[in-house]
Amino acid sequence: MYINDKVVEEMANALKIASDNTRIKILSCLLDELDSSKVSSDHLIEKCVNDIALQIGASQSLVSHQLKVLKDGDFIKSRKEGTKIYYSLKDEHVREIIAITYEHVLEKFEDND
Amino acid sequence: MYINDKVVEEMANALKIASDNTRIKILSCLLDELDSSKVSSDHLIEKCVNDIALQIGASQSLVSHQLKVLKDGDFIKSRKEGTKIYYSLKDEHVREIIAITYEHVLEKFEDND
DNA sequence: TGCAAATATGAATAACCGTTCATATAATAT
DNA sequence: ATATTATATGAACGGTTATTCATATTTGCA
Repeated sequence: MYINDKVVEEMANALKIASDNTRIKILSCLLDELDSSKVSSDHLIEKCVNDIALQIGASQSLVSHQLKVLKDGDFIKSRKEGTKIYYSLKDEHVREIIAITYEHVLEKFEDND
Repeated sequence: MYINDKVVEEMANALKIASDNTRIKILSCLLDELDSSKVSSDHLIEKCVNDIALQIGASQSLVSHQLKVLKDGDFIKSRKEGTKIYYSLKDEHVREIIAITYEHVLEKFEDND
């Protein structure tokens, strides 16, 4: 797989966005259906900022900051409804990256215990 | 997908390891067969430190430092042969993470141009 | 128009990390 | 033993970034 410098840089940026505790919690929380969750027209789970903050146990400000990072990195998208803004995963890649990383970590635990 | 704090932390660590220009170059270079490459018993491409450094255009010291990070994170493994040490990818997860991230970046480019 | 709810933003700090340089270790060959 | 090749290591510097706190913006409603 030949990859030029610009693409390597973009790949590093994308992975950097995914490599943070708070952001991983946000992403995996957007995979979990909850009482207050909506389901968008393309069958994705949607949650507003405050619900996410409550669910992962982080402040509103922190969640808002990190949602911006995730959105700029094309990991999530948003939809406005009144005063609320609903966020959901952008595409299947995000789901796959989370899933594979999860498997990787589990196997690492198995090997070392 | 319910994920506890310890697992989230390990996932973040794993992705952090993958989210660096030099380390991505090393990983993708271990996917590319080259004249000087060996192929291990389990059909993985093996390269020694100097070959990697030459191929990605980085210093020996930097490559050695980052190989250690990748090995500690279970992304690669090593095998000694004389004075040389051959490195190769640890498992399929690594290949998948690189591939999916690559696709993600390509789609992002398509959407924005 | 004023209030409340929901979200975004900016500055500031503290911790982390990639890279370089110099040097150390280890194995081999002459 | 000494030189050479291959790799590892440690310290140090510069830049980046996650989090907090305070405040701003936007929308809906009385």
